[in-house]
Parts: sequence; structure tokens; C-alpha cells
Amino acid sequence: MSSPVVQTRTRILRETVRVLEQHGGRGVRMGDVATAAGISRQAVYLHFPSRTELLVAATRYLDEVLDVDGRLAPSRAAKTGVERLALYIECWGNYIPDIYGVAKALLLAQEKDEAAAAAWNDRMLAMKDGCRAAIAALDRDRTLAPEWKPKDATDALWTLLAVQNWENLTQTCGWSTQKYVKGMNALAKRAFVATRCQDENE
Amino acid sequence: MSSPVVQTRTRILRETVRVLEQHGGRGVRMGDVATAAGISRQAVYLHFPSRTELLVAATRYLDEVLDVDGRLAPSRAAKTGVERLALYIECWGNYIPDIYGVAKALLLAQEKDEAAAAAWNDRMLAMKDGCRAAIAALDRDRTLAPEWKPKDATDALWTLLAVQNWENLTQTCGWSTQKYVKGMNALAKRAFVATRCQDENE
DNA sequence: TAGGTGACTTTACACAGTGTCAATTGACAC
DNA sequence: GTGTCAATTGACACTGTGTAAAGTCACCTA
Repeated sequence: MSSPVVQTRTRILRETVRVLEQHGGRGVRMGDVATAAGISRQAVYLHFPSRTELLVAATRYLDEVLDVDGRLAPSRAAKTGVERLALYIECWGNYIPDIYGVAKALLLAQEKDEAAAAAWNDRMLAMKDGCRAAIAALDRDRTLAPEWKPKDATDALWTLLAVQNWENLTQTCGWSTQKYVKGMNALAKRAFVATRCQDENE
Repeated sequence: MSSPVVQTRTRILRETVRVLEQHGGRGVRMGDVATAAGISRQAVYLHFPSRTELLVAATRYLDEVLDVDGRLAPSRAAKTGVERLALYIECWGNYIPDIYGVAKALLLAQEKDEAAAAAWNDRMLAMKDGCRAAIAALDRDRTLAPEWKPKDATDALWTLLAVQNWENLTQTCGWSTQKYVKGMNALAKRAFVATRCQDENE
């Protein structure tokens, strides 16, 4: 279990995440990772068959470290749909900065590599389940805004919470993570939660 | 004006746009454009110094052809902020499919190339002006939802209307352009336009 | 102590795509 | 004819990924 192979593999993953985070996921080459891990570029290929596989493995490694499931617990325990939506957005908004480097690298690799696209897609569909659950909770409470069908609201919320939007707001518009969470919450609440007078008009 | 040089240059641009559109902006090489225009790969470099410059020129060429300013006229002529917002979203939503191929190629080049990033940024900032104007019109009418400062609402609307979001909704979620326009309008209206009862609560 | 094994190293190379360079062709103009 | 300009062909540099082969070094075991 603690053989040198495993140690090196883990070291590569750790350094991949670190270097990727440091460079915002852009322009990190196999050689850079190797140097950071203190081995030769070729040695990286002894542990990971391709750049894409390394990125995918790094994503999984990071998920373990960051305890995704644990973070989502508060949202799942929410009593109302409104509460669930808010907690999900808060959880996600605090999660993105931690995964941004690796996520961005995978997002970029995705455009060239089929396998990377599949891996990214897989993760995003998992995230979409969370959106679906939040919208379903609103629907169950009859607090989903009347103009939305649950399926379409899920698509819209999912799109809204895309990493690229976080990137745009924080990197280009200069929003802090806190502001992102607050802003997205305000936006989603207004967009998806029925207001009293709209209910009356129904 | 109609010298063979100009003709070839225009032909390259036309074919660039066509091929890019055909392939969704992905995986189009200089050689592909050259073949489509009926010339050698090297000849393309006689007219455009680099791939990025070609993409930027193609973007400008497409804008001329599509008459961006003309399309925006209805939105600018709107009487109320609410109307202006809706018309802007409609205009933009119908514009994206026409530019998607070229936009996507530029968006991808942006990650590698500084000049492409600048060109893309420039276009997106121009688009942001439209968002700012729509939000300002709402604010002037006192119909901007009370939780938004105009600047933040502009950032949020701008992010919402990003090409990647259109891409996600139409390519991944299977929305039609019409559905996109309708959905985005509903989302933006709920998110940014004050409702009567909220006004009363103020 | 000899032989094997596994992790890693160095060197070299194939491949794709962008971009450069030089020599050449063919047409048109004066 | 000579100059010029568009375009052609062919060769090559460069970057980054991925493959392959040969060698080093430490550790394990008979």
C-alpha cells in the first residue's frame, strides 16, 4: 500500500493539482508536472497513460481530498425547497474556487480530446442532479415560479451555475466568492422561486 | 477595389466563416481553409499573418455581412426598460447562432493566444454595453429589482448571456433558439425587473 | 554473492499543426 | 523584354504529446 510506486503516483497527483491551481489550469505541460514532482517527464507516463488520464485522475483525487459528499450534506438536509436551493448554490460557489485549476484544465482538454469531454460531461451531469433536486424540492413545495417547467428550470439553473460563469464574474468582473454566492442566490431566488403576488395571479 | 488580391482575401474570409460554421468552430486548420478557398496553405499567409488574425478578420467580416447595428435598432428604440431588455435578449439570441462557429473558434484560440483573447474581450465588452444600457433603462424607469445595483445587474446579465450558456442550452440541453430566447427572457425578466409587491415592500 | 525485479533516467524519434523562407511559375502592364 | 505581383512547391524550425529502447540503481531473494 505504501510502496514507492503509490507514493510517486500520489505525489504526481498532488503536484498536478498544485501546479494547475497555481496557473489557473492554463498552459501546464506534462514536463511541468514532472518537474514539480521531482521526476522526469517520461516517468509520469509510467503512472498515467496520457495527459487526459492524468487530469481525470487529478480530478478524482481532488474530490476525495475535498469531501464533496460531506459538503453537500447541509443542502440535502434542507427542509424547504427555497432553503435547499440557497444551500446548494452556497456549497457549489464555495467549491468552485477549490477545483478551478483542475476543472479549467479539463475544460480546455475537452475541446481536443474525446475522453476529457466525457469525463467533464460526467462531472457536470452529477452537478446537474443537484440542480434537479433543488428545483424538484421547489416544485414539491409549490414554490417553483409558475412560468417554469421543472425540466427547463433545471436546465436554466444548471447553466447559470456553470464554471465559466463563475470564471467570468470573479476573474473578469472582479466579484469575490462571497459576492458570487450572494449574487447567484439573489438571481436564482428571483428567477425560480414564486412570489406571493404571482401565486395569487395564477 | 476588385483586384484579384481583394477577391482572394474576401474568398478566404467567406470560406473561413463557412467552414468554421460547418464544424462548430472546432478543429479547423489553416490547410482546411486554404483548400476550401482553392489556394495553398502558404497563400493564406500572404493575406493573413497568423491564424488568430484570420479569425479576427473573419469576425469583422461576418459583422459587416450580418449588420449588427441594424439588428440592434429595435432594442435601442424601445420606450421602456422592460421592453428594451426583452428586445436586446431577442436580438442577441438570434444573433448567436449566426456567429457561433467563428465565435467558438475565437473563444478556443483565446486560451492559447494573447491577441485572440484581446479580440474576444473587445467584442464581449461591446456586448456588455448593450447589457448596461438595458439595465440603465430599467433603473431609469425605477423597474430594476431593488436588490440589484446597476453595475452588478449588468455583470450578471452579461454573464447570463454569454455564448457558452447559449451553447450549453442549445447543444447539450437541446433547446431551440426560440426556446432560448423565451427562456432567457423569462429568466432575465424575473431576475431583474421589480414586481409590484416588491416595490410596495420597499 | 549472483541474479532478478521494479522504478526511474536519458536519449531519440514519430506526429500534428503553425509559421517562415527561398526558389519558381504564370499573368499582366508598361 | 523587364518588372511586378499572386500564388505555388518544397523544405524546415518549433512546440507539445506520446512511444520506444537502453541503461542505472536499489532492493529482494536463493
